[in-house]
Amino acid sequence: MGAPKQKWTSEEEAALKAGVLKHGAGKWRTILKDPEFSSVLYLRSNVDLKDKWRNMSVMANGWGSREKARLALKRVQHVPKDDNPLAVAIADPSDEDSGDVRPIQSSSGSPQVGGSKRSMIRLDNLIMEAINNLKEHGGSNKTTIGTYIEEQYWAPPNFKRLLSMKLKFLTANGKLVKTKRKYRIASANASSSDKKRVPSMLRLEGRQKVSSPKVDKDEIIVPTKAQIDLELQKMRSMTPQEAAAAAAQAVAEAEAAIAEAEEAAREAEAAEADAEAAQAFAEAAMKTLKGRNTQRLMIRA
DNA sequence: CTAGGGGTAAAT
DNA sequence: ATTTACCCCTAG
Repeated sequence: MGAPKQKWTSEEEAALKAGVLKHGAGKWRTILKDPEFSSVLYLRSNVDLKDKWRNMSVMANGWGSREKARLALKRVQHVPKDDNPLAVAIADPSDEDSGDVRPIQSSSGSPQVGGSKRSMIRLDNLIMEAINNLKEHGGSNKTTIGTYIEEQYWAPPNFKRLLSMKLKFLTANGKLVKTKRKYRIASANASSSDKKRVPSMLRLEGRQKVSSPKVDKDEIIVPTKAQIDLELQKMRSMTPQEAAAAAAQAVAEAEAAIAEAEEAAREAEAAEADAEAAQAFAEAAMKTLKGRNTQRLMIRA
């Protein structure tokens, strides 16, 4: 990608996004003075925030404000060998979730600025696991897969939509094969179009579609409902106001990331980046909250 | 102070 | 050649 001089860290980006969510775009000074973010953004000026937001908007949104000619003069050099009906419905104000708490799960291990990485939930993995464990002949349909995942894990409110999107995506990519409304895991090959890096859905090295399906979720880092509840209780034991603020931030950020992910359904990579930013922010928020308290809402023993 | 329009240097 | 952090300037 680009080229950093002094690249913005994910924490900073996350803080900026959160700040915009909280105070609105354009209240750079306000965001900067907010103790919530000043700890992260103290190096940046209000103009930096504005410029960064401008640059970020260029990426996320096609037409932020500054690249009128940028993409306009750019030719859409696309080579669709396969016409995939991957139309993304953006103008879709239908679904709206009601306020429900959705904490972000964080990674464990090294929670420190600049280094926090990886270990997000991979819906892909869950789908694969569901299909594997369901062991239905001819594959499983969307509802079954969805139910399986919902029962086994904690699913967000808009999970259905995400699942549909993901199934479509995986099918288009050849990772799944769809026959008669049923999905099964593609035998071997995968990638179709341009550069494709193999997604690591192989934590369980040995068996993948083999038939040794015990519910062995050793490495998978998905929180169960019980664990989520536990975390929520932890938060409640904090100062109510602080906890509320933290939760609000985390939720807002997570929802923003998910919304962006939906918009950019075809670019899973971009979506991942945003999700990562959200995660990074969640950590940062918690840290800022209690200067010292190494509070972690992480799962995993 | 903010929104923008410009522009530069640097990294990919 | 493009991206991007950062800078400068001007009009509100």
